Amino acid sequence: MNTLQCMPKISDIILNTLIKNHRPVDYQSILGEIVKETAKPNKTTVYRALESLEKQHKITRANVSDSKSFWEIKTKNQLHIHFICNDCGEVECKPIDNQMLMMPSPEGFSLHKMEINATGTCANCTNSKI
Amino acid sequence: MNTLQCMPKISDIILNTLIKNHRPVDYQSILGEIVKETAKPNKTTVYRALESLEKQHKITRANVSDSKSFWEIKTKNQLHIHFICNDCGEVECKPIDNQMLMMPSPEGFSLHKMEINATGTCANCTNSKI
DNA sequence: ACTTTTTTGCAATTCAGTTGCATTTTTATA
DNA sequence: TATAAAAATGCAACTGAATTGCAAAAAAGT
Repeated sequence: MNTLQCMPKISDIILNTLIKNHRPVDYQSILGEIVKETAKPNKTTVYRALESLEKQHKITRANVSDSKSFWEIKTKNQLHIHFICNDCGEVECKPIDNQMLMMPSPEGFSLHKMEINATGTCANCTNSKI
Repeated sequence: MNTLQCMPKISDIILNTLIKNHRPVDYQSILGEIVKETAKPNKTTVYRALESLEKQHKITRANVSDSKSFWEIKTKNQLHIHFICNDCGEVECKPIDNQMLMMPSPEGFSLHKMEINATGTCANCTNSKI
């Protein structure tokens, strides 16, 4: 339409954020990244962008918390563990052998996704308690 | 106090329910079991009983759903996968090799719990779509 | 230009779960 | 067994993430 550089669409900002982080990110952090680059959108808009990206199979919701959602970039065939700190809430990922996906599913169950969540206390929080 | 048989406490009913099911159970199902055996308690009471059992390390919350909590009996050293049907919401468990727990955690991370959630479509729902 | 479609915003709503506080029940003890 | 202390329960109000309905604005199509 015009030759001016376009503002990045919020979907792009979300994708870039999740790619950069390569770990589950919560709503507030995603919003923070968007605000850095463009005008603060309504939360409905953000949630709709997340919903749309999920439907395109570009991102997934991660159930790393009881109380709120996180999203992460969908990595092809790379299974990983989420290490979630109960104290500070930080989430770290570690890739694991895809053999896990070979685990037998129940008869007739067609597997779409596997998520592994490990909870505990991270190094930082352990140290700061001493 | 008296010789009449005592009503089972709701904590006991919850525990029995979770043992019987040996899979994650949601609030409504737990409440259903309680109502079968005693007067319908206030939801606060139920949630408090769940909280208390969790603090006693007898049960755990399972993050098998985005939108609500499930609870399951805490099995000692028996790692398992939750197979969650996206269509009907049913959750089925399959035990797996505890070797998984040997996976290296990030440096300094002290592991408390590991949960594995597989989502997809169960046999029943696949068949009923045909 | 103007119609149609898509995107956005806003306010109200939903729903699971929690909190504060008053009341009842249970337990301990004098 | 009377009374005080502690624990369990109920109720209503609240919280906070996420969703919905609808109107307004922006973008795309013809």
